[in-house]
Amino acid sequence: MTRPHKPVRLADVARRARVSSATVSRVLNDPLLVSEQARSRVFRAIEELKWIPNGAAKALASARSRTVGILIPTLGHQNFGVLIDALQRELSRAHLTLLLACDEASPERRVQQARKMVERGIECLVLIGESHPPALFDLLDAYRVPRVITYTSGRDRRHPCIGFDNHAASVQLTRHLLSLGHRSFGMIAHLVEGNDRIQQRIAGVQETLRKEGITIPPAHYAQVDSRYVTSGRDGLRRILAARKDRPSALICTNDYIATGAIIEARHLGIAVPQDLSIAGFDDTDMSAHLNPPLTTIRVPSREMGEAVARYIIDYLANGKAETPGPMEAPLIVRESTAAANKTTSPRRSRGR
Amino acid sequence: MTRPHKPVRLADVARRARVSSATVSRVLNDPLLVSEQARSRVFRAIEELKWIPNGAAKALASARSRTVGILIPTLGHQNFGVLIDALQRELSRAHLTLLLACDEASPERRVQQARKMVERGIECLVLIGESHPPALFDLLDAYRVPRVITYTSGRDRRHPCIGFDNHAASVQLTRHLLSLGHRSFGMIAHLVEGNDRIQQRIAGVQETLRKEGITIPPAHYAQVDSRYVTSGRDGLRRILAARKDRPSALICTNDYIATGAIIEARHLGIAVPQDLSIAGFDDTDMSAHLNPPLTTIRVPSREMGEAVARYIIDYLANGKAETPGPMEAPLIVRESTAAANKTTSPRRSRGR
DNA sequence: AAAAACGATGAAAGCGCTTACATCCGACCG
DNA sequence: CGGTCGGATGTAAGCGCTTTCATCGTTTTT
Repeated sequence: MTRPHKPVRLADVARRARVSSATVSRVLNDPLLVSEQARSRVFRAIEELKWIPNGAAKALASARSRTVGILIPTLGHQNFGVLIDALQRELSRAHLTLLLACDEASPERRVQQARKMVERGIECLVLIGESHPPALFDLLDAYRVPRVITYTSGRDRRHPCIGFDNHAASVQLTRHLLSLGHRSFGMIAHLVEGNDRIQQRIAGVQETLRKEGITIPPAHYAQVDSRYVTSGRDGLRRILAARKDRPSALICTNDYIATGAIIEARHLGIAVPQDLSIAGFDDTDMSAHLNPPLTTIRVPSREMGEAVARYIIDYLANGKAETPGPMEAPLIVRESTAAANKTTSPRRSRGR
Repeated sequence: MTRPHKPVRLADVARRARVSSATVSRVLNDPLLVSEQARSRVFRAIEELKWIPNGAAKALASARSRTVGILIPTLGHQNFGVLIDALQRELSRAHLTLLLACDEASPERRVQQARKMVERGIECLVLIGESHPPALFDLLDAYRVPRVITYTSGRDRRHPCIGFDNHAASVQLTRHLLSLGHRSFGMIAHLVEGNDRIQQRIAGVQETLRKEGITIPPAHYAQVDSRYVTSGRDGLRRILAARKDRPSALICTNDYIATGAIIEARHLGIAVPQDLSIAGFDDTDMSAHLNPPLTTIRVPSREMGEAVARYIIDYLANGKAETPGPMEAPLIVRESTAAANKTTSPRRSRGR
């Protein structure tokens, strides 16, 4: 394992191939400029010397880092994992590498991490959702860093967005429940601070209900940490403890929560969906296998990751690109939702 | 929005602060070398000019990229997500950024991605498991890139490993089942090609059983894709279809699979754990909430991520570092495993 | 056959930092 | 007081590439 301490440089390759360093560079960046002969000599030299170009030098000289950054709240949510997985795979086909940072939803950290990325010369920054500190966008503007926002189809049209309409999906889900005859709703939701996607989901539910003259009573609305199944269980327990009556339908802002709610309901002897319809949002791998299988919205994580990658590649190549339209986030009706049970309707309470 | 096209450079800061560029550089890299006065003038100038240093130039001049790479099979597994989340958070505290690549378990892609990372000048590469193509390690050797392997405590001692002993954990799990009186075992396992961690888990089971004179009949051994709950369901169905008799205990190589097995068992009217004990490996968030709650091994993903980060930071600072010993991966006994049921035991039924 | 155009190549000037090395100045010593 | 030391700073030479521009031999055009 004793190898040359000095790494091989482009100049070494040039010497070996009996060409100038300019030619070697051309072979790499625009091979057709170089004659067949010279090219193959260069390739051979690279091969023999096992040369790996120095990315920093490359980036400095060309002012292109071939690096893309992504800033996500956490990698704990499987959906983000799937999105990033797809994103990275596609980007790597275009020789772009991915710089990753998690910001635990703290605005300061987010700006700070973004600054680090700008320092690394990212050519584009991927952001989850469109609600970010102004300082973040100022930074990107000042350094002319293109950005793309995902996981939402975008309310204000200030940034390119590639995602689905959280609000519309939520409306659809709510209508489904309304059409089943539900009039009394409960909700277990994320903490929403700085989370525009969840705010939209919640707004979608509330606005749709309001049109029918329905509001969710505060006691039937629980805010929880969204990361754990436990949160859903706690949420349901709190809702049930708060009032004598019980909603006939429960909407959860993601599937972890909904899963917890289903599990807790079973635990408490509440029949789902007969006594309580439960709906989620995400369609995790687990959701179809719950008992009963969960009615939910399918979030197209992989598709978003791939579309974002395509957009970036296109943008970097042409200086502009079109975002695809909003993506589908279809309602998946399974067995956790059913027609409202007249006998459990609001007013009269029964033992639990 | 209209900002200077030319980005600010260090020289601009120097001019503004009325010092040489060397001094500005010192302020950033070793502030104590610079007088109080000059230092504060420089800081002010940076502030006013909103200068962000150029990472490529920095890397080129200093031969330090302050970048760490990680190569993982997929981000679809939540455990990897948690590990990376923790790793990135810790690294960022030491001003190290994370380059991420997924290799979909393909050896060629893995080497290719690693080469890309070497090109970017990573100062350390994090790898999952110790079984990788020799070309990968050759590359790292040739370019003197330190590496750290995680998710295993390491069989051969050729590389620094930070993780837990998959084999030992597996042995412990198997002993638990043996101590409950089980003599007839089934297994639903990952496809193992190139996956040393899973190979060790499987070996741990088989060796422990062999000592008791037990082998798992081929018909009671199912290989499945490890990513989906569905895989576990399919696996169990295959095992049940294969022979007249049925194992009394079923070991799954991860919790997704085990979850599927539990769900399928319930579906088929097989009582868990009375008729069939089921055990998993990972302890996902869901596992404790299954019906029945899953007996499993708790994999310390977050701890591994943090420990890896600490090791790297230490190593880069001092040119050497000690790996912590193997980490705990405790057996979590829940209700999916219980004493073997005499009446369902294979050959003949007898008292214990 | 001369002019123009072209394709292939090399020379060399950066890209924006870091870091010897040199310099300067005041403090401290005998 | 001259000499020495050490802290603070500046000068300038790179780091390993890309890219402009110039050059040169060859082909095409008129």
